[in-house]
Amino acid sequence: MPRKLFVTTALPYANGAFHIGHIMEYIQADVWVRFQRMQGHEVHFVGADDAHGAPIMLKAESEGITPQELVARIAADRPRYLQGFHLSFDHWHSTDSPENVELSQDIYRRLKAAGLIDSRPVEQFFDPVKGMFLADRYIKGECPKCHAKDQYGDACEVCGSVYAPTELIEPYSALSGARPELRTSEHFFFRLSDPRCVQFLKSWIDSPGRLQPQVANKAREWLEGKGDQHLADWDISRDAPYFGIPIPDAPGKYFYVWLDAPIGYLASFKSYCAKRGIDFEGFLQAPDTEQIHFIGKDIIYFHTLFWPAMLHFAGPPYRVPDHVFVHGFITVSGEKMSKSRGTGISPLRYLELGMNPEWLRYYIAAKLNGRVEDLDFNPDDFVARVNSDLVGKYVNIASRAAGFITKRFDGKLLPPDAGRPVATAQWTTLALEAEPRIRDFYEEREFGRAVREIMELADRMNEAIDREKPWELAKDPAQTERLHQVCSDCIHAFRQLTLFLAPILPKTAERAADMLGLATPLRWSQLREDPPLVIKPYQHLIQRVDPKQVDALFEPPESAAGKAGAAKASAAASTGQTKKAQNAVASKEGTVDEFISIDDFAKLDLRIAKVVQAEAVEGSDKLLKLTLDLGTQQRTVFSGIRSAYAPQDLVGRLVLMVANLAPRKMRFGVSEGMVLCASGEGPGIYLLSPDSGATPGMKVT
RNA sequence: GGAAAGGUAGCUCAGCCGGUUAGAGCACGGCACUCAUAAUGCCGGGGUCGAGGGUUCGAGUCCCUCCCUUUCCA
Repeated sequence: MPRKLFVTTALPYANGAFHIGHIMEYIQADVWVRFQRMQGHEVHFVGADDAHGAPIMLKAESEGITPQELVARIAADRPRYLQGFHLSFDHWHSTDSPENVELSQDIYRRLKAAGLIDSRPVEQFFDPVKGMFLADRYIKGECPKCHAKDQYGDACEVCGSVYAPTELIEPYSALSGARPELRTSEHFFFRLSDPRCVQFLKSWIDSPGRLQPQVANKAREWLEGKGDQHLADWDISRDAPYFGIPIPDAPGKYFYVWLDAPIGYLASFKSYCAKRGIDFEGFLQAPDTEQIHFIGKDIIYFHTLFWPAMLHFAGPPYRVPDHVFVHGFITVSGEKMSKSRGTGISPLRYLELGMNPEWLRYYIAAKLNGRVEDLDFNPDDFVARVNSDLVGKYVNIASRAAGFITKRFDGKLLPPDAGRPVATAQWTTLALEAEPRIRDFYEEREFGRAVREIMELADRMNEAIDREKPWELAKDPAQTERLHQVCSDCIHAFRQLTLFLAPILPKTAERAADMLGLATPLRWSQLREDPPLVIKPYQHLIQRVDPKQVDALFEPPESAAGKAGAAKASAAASTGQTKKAQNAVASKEGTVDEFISIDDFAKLDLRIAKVVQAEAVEGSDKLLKLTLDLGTQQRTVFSGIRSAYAPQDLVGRLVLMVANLAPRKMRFGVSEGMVLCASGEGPGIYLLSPDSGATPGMKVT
């Protein structure tokens, strides 16, 4: 029975180009989709740009263009990447589209009819010059804790404090510079906390096989969150001016971008259905349809709570997601990708350098699994892996035999025969025995395991070729038949390896299919069919990676034309290793801790503090919540000293604290510092105190 | 602090429900071979499986404690 699959990838925000993280996700989804198509299943694979929201509106404004123009510009750039990396989306759309307006408003109306939409007034900062409400990130001011200037409305980048924008000292609008004023406005909420939602989500999340176990655990944790962690209603409205979709019957109100973004999956699919004559509603409602979303671990929250709840309570034809497949992040040389620091790999640059997209597809596939794990792009590993596996092992099998077949046997093959008395004949058995495993690995998105299994087969074949020594058989006219058998086996092996790898290497597989006379599009069932017995002369299929190209990939863009470019690039490429080497040296010789400078010490703001209040923290067996008097102010600090001190014994005593430690949000509240204690090998924790005479607020130097 | 994922050879990673001397690929050393883009094959060196306890006839694998890395606590 062919499956009916509707597959999406997360919608990229349309304020910038794709980065390597997007491409990784698309490669993962594309490999899976291509595999499903090879199985003969009906697959509809769509994506779209996430076009709405304040950032795009403001970016467009700063460039003096309309949001639509900005989004169109970004959209125009997408095909280069999508085609460049052989990503086989059936359709690419936008959330700024008639379909999305229609669907978003329809879903909203249905939720409202179901009694799941509330409205209530919300007080927020308003920019009187721009005439708009400001999100936290658009409000700046002085940090109420450390008094650093020009900090954002949600958190201080200097001291790490977390606060509400209303706590900022001298707040101003990052947009106009004006002093924002508090204004009240009516907001709409999706009642996620409604018992119906909670009950539905519980069963949705717990449905076996729907989510990866880690994802289900996370979602359940949010859903069942205790105390102030409980599931809150979701604010889905924004006031004009806002680049988004108008809320029906609510002049001046727009949907928050995160509401209409996932609906964009459906908008894209609907637009595609119209183009292809597919019955949109019928397809979604068919009981055997599977709706599948590939996403990154950063947006689990939206896709396992809001999204299924919205769809469920909107009712048919909408269907809840059958699977949400979550992947981790991609790091580069062990470092987190960062757009601002310019690390990471630019996918566009990769293509511009003429690097083969299938190298990256293969490398990423070889390191992907079905779990939510991060994946590291390691330049040296990349070169070694691609060259060794693809050129040295896979393609080499064809390359070793094709010459003989063409020159000695006029391009004709003997049919595969596992009973032949040559070492290479074992192949047929091996491959068909491995086939179900490889198929399952692909299905479960365990691409790394699939690749390992496939390369294991290639290894076996290369060994067998060495045992048969076709180059010696070729010298002995009496062995012509045997030579023909061995070389035919090689080509058969190559054909099956090609089919196994086709989801990952679509273009190479196509070219190989041409040489082998295989019908395209390739099908998985061709693994067990009688193959064509004539091949075309072999032409090399995959180039090796030149390490210089990889170096160039890491070259900072601004120095690309510069003379020092090459040196810089290689330095950048090896940063990770240098760091590791230094650490290794340090730890080997580091019987004594490394010295710090006086400047390092001066960074510490150590103070005398008086405990004015101490209480045990409910839900923790280690923590005490302390309120500390620093002379001029009071701080709340969580300290793991419950095993050694009773709260009532602490009140009134003086302690030492690190006053400028970045505040840390904990499960039980924000900890605004750290109390100093001594501890040794054994149990026991000992608070430090000053000699008598010291008073709260004194600096320790 | 809580939670999650991880810590296995120089690098990237396998090791399922505990079971022989802990594996693969790459890298490295030696040998063989020359059909193939210096590819391939054979042999080899290399690991106190993060640390310490415990359960067990037996622990990389199970339990406890601790250390380190990454992430989440919206």
